[in-house]
Amino acid sequence: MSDGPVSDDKPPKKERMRFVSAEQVAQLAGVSRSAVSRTFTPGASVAPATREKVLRAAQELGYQVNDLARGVLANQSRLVGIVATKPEVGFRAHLASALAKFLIQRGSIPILINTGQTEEELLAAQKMLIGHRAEAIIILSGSPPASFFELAQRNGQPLIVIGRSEPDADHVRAGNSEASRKAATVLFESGRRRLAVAGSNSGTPSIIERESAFLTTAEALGAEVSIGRGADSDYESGITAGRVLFSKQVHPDAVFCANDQIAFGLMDYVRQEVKLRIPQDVAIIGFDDVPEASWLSYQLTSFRQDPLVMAMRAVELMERRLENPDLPRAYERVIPELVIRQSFRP
Amino acid sequence: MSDGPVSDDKPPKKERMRFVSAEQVAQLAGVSRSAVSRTFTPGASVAPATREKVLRAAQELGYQVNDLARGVLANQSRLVGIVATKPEVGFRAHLASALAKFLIQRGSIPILINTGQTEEELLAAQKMLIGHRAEAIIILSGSPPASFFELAQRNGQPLIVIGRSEPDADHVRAGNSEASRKAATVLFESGRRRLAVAGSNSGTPSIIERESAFLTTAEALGAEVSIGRGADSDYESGITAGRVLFSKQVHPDAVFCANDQIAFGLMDYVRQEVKLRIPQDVAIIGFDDVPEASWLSYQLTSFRQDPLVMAMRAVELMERRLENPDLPRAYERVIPELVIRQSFRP
DNA sequence: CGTGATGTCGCACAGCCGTGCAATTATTCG
DNA sequence: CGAATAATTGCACGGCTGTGCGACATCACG
Repeated sequence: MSDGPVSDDKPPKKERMRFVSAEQVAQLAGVSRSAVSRTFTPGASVAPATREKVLRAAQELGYQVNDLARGVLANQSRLVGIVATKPEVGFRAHLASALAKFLIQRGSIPILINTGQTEEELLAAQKMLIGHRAEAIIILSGSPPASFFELAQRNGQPLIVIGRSEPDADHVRAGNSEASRKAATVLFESGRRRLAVAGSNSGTPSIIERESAFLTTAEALGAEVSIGRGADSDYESGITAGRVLFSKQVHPDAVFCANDQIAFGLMDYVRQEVKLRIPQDVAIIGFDDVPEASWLSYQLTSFRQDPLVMAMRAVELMERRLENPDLPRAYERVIPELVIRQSFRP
Repeated sequence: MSDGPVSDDKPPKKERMRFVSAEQVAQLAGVSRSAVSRTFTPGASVAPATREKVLRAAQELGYQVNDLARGVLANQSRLVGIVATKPEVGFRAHLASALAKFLIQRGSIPILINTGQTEEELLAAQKMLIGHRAEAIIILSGSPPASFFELAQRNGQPLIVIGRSEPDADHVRAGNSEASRKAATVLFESGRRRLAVAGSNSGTPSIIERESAFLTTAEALGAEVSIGRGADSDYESGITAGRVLFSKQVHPDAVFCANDQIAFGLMDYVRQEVKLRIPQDVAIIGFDDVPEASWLSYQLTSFRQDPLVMAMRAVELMERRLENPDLPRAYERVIPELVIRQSFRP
């Protein structure tokens, strides 16, 4: 076992292709590295001539300041994590996109962590983000355990939660209860008495809030209420809910869907399988008002949540927290507005 | 800690909340910083007892290795840029999500750059990514100028383009021409003679390819072909295309849509405004096969592009290029498969 | 021409980390 | 028990950058 070429095996040193460094620019420009650094630091003192030489050399070489090293020094990475499950679907997709846009606008770098909902995955994502010294984490979904908040706290990493009330972190969310109460009220006032809500078993906090606020309000008004749930708050879930709600002899005459995706599934099921007309036989109200809600096939009356507004608020909360980490917890609540379309008119 | 001078005038230093550093862990564990470093470096030589002490201290403080600094040292940031316009919409959303997932799986950090299509915005995005020493850039949309490729090249930053044939970069794309030819052929063979294609003026390369391949094939077969275009390859665009195509006395009896979003708009317009039946009066074929294509309202026959497959191929190309930067340009072509649903059956 | 007052520049250090190297232990073995 | 071997550890350096500080050049002005 003690043999083999004693000659050095150093070639596999895996010498990564190097980026252009400030040193190289300095050399080409015939100045010190400090001059290069100062040229790219606003407010630093550099002679115009030197500055010119440096810029020319930088242009020549395609130099760009190494923000990583700059970050190590200044202790700020400009990275911000966006944590979401299924960031390609529905409202979350719009939210994630808007967040990315705003973060870029303010000079931050959005990292998209596409993760599952399990605690282990969330914790792994957090480790990654702490490892890369992300300045803040914005969470769109999933229910982090207590250790998550503790670790973020200890590393001075602001945590912003969107769409869920979270006592241990700044959060921005929609007025789910208000909207759901309003949904029950307007449906009741329009004369419907056999109300229903279509939700899911996914355990998403906002979905749960909407379900329960609608249920209690409808019952308080004296309406009959039934509930249908699918597995995952998506289109399929809407179909499943429809199957549950419309399997009995007596059909609901109005369904409040916990989000638009569910509403689309339910509408399709109701029209195509149960052969009912919307809104004559069944009125439908959705939640989120994603662009698809205005498609001709759906014309869905829905509570508008503006992803731009929510993303903006989240970024504001983040900036506030970065500015002063010791402020008390804050949260923003955005009240959804009911957008009236064909699927239900009060 | 014993601090004598209470008269410190250092407050305005804007002292960022610090992450836990290896030094602190070393101090708490009563070892040198090297020991901490070695504990977190696989294969390094550390005594089990020391290792234990370090791990305990790290746990206690919530320490996580600073990947930024590690990256500065090793010259690899693990960051990968995903550049896309409107990453919340349609196929691109699925692609971006799948990319993020695969990149995370291989230990990379996906940065989502949500940018416009203008050259300036693209170049700004590239500067950001070079500044942060991203290891690679994956481009989902937009048409970068030549300087873009040159700069990436000079900084040794692999560039992967998805959805467009790009001679200056590795790319993965769908077999747009093959699929579009097949669309024309199957429609013709089913007896339709008044063919049409719904596209857009957005200038997206894949859309253009699909339009033109369909046009030439249909003409070659001896069919009548008309073309309708909207502004932006989205749902609205489909409605606009429908208005154009169905404004004359003689209607097309089959429409090939350059993507599913356009198809949805066109189908809605055709059914609700022109009062035609699909597929009896008009057959429709889409492209992408996004989940909405299987919704009951649409049942759209479409060419399936699997975002998981395309994302996987892109990541493979990236890895290949990182492994060996000097390889010749490579590209992957994924041939879309026609998924038959109600909107057209051969 | 002398002299402050500027304005620039380079040096050296700080801020993280991994790692080669030599010094210090611990362990083995005759 | 002593020597030889192995394992571990700390030091110092390297890889990037920003910046305080002293050294130098420039300049206005008396």
